[in-house]
Amino acid sequence: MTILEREFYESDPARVARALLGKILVRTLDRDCLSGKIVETEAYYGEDDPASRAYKGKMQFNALMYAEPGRTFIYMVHGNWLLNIVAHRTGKVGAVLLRAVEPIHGINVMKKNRGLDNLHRLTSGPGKLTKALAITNELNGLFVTERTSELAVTEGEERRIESSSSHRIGVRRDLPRKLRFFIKENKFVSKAHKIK
DNA sequence: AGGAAGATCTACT
DNA sequence: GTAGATCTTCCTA
Repeated sequence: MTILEREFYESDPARVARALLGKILVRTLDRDCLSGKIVETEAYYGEDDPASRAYKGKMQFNALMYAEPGRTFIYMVHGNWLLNIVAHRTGKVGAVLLRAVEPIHGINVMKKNRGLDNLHRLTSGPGKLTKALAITNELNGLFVTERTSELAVTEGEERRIESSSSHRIGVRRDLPRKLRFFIKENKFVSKAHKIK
């Protein structure tokens, strides 16, 4: 499958977030290959975005948001690793949070990683998918644009994706723009119906 | 040292 | 479906 190149991520975060829907996240382990279709994302910006980790300017812990597009940016929230992909135009700041995927390959391994049998709850949340795909901060900063990478994103099957948007989930202060994107009617989108 | 943070699970009404 | 406990890191005092 065709891998997404760096140019794909060298764009406005909201655009990248929308474009990532339907693409395939591929996690390569020693023995197994796990993959899932991206069904839910959120865009984050820099110092203009009160919900962004870069809101208060560049620091060590958020430096990757300023780095090359196409790298991972992984951090922990409430005991969960969250996976972002750096995305912005040159000179800007931003990243896209991967909030949910639909399992494709390696479902049994994911179930084992999660200690859970329920398919629909396996990867339907930002912390759930990282656990299912064995993603931790060990992968922080790596390029998902490299073919040999332990984590990569490739083209999906579908040409047209029926998408919808909402405000971001769980943020204290959101922007007026709707920056959460998800595939319509998809069963693996994280449960958060009550978002305006 | 203390608390907030882009969440999740469990145990109920 | 919702409330409450709990998860771990890193910033701020």
